[in-house]
Amino acid sequence: MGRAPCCDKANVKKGPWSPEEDAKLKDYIEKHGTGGNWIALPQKIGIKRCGKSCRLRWLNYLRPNIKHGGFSEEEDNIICSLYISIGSRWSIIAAQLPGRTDNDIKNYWNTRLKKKLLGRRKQCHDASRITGSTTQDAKNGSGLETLSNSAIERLQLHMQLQSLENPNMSHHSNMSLWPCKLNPIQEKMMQSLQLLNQSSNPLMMQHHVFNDSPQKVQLYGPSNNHLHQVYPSNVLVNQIDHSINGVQVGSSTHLPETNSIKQPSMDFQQYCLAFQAEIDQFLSNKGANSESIDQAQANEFDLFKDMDGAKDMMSWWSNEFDANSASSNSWDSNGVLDQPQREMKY
DNA sequence: AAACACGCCAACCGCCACTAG
DNA sequence: ACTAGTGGCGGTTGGCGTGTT
Repeated sequence: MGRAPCCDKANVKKGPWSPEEDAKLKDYIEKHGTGGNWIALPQKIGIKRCGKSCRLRWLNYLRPNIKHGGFSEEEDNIICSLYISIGSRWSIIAAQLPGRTDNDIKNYWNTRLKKKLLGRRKQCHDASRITGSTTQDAKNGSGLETLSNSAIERLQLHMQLQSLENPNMSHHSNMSLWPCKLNPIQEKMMQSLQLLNQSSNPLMMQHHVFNDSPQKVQLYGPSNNHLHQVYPSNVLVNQIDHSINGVQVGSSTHLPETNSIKQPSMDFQQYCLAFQAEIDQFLSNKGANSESIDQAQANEFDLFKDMDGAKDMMSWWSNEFDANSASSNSWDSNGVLDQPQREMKY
């Protein structure tokens, strides 16, 4: 027996909201609040909508101070940096961008930013076709699905940036795969990652806790709801801006006084390990079914021609974490402000 | 002008975590 | 400890507008 539906599906309206419905919902919530029960709300207001639908409409559209469209370059940078760090945790990313909703950011990423940043995958593919390395059109195959899209994208982005940053890591810096000039966002991401890596903490930002900051935003670590730090909203931007301007900054010297520097919680290691496990699984499937994997599809993902490189990178990523962990007592979650915690989902 | 392809985005769906009883 | 109800989240879908052929 499945769980009971939250509302009578047959008796609720679906589809776009009418201005009247919007007005009713907005009016009611502004006067009375949600009453702590979205499910009961539509009945009170007298609209035939599912409570969840009301909640979504309010949060994504009717709520005051919502911004739509017109993402700034700063916002792009923040979204990209956080996506690389934590993946598609849109609500967490949205929390860093006042006035933005997770839905908006998700749409923006899926429709624009992703293409902007990963578009070169197609370019590389096209290039390989020109050189004759691809002989068949891609078919829908099984192997690559093993690695989640999010993982692929993050890995791609990270490898892309990492290889440019550190050419010595030759095994995962097949520069021939990066034939193109970086676009401005990619350059900025690249630079901001350099800055982040200078703080000996790959991908993750250093954790500062500020006192008396008039405007604070919350930054989360990789674990879903772990609140790791409180930043003044300008700091993240400053970090990126400084790096963009080529200013060699150590985060602890050029950023405002901190009273503590914290490292990510151990969940980051779990996160890396899970990511690595995904790659391992992918590799083992690839090995087991190597003949069944379409070569053209593999070429579609040129970045994974050297999957051992990807694996090595994950080892490096995890080891880096371990090294930090060993040298610091602050990897635990002592500094993590308590938040209701959920299991990480991958 | 019509047909088609593509991009965008609001809204829906299903799952999971939390909580009160 | 268990269960039902609810909130919250991320993935996906479908409709609409715009561009291209």
